[in-house]
Amino acid sequence: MRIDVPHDWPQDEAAALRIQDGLRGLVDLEGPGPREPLTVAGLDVAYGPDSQGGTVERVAAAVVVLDAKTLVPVAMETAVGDVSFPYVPGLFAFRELPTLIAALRKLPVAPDLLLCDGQGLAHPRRFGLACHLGVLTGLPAVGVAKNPFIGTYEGLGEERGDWAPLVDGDETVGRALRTQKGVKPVYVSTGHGIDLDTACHHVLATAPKYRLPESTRLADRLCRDVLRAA
DNA sequence: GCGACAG
DNA sequence: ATCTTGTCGC
Repeated sequence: MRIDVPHDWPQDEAAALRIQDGLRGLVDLEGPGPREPLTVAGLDVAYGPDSQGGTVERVAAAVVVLDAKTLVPVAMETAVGDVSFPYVPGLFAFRELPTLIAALRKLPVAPDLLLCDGQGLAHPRRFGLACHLGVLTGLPAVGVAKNPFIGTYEGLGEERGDWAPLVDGDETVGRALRTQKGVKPVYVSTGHGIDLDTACHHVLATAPKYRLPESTRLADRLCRDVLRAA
């Protein structure tokens, strides 16, 4: 698929904040997004030991595309690179996006939906990784985080499918969604071009057996393997 | 001011 | 994220 990494990639926090400021208005919150996507892609990144005096980290990204109906892999690509941007809560995307996009652009066909490893709107400035990737690719994107970042919730049931709104101030920024009975929930938030209901529907559909979507699990294994071989 | 803080 | 063995449970 055709997509490029902006060549004005920030090198410091101030620049990164300006980028988020300029891009956050481009997020499509309308949706409803794809009701019956043909394909769903999972994206993840793995980090290796530092190099060059601890200034640069080795990183491998993977994207795994599944047939949305059968959850069978139909395509997958990887990319390796170096990360120089430091880990700063809220600016997380600036570390992973370049390599993730490098892997994504190798796909012959664009997926119908992107399931990202991280937050979407559940972000202090409402522009987490999933929003950022969605805006840059123009594809529907959902944030599926393993841990909450901002927002609180209460009264979450123990059954698969139970959920509770993630609230920050007076806004609902996402949902804590239980994908498996008695297992810690995942935190779902809209990334781009899809609404929360539809997003949670697809997350649940892609996670029939484990806590995380099958696409994410496969991407996780793949990028780790690639990093080891790199 | 202090602590918390996606991956 | 990553550093890391065994171990309890289905």
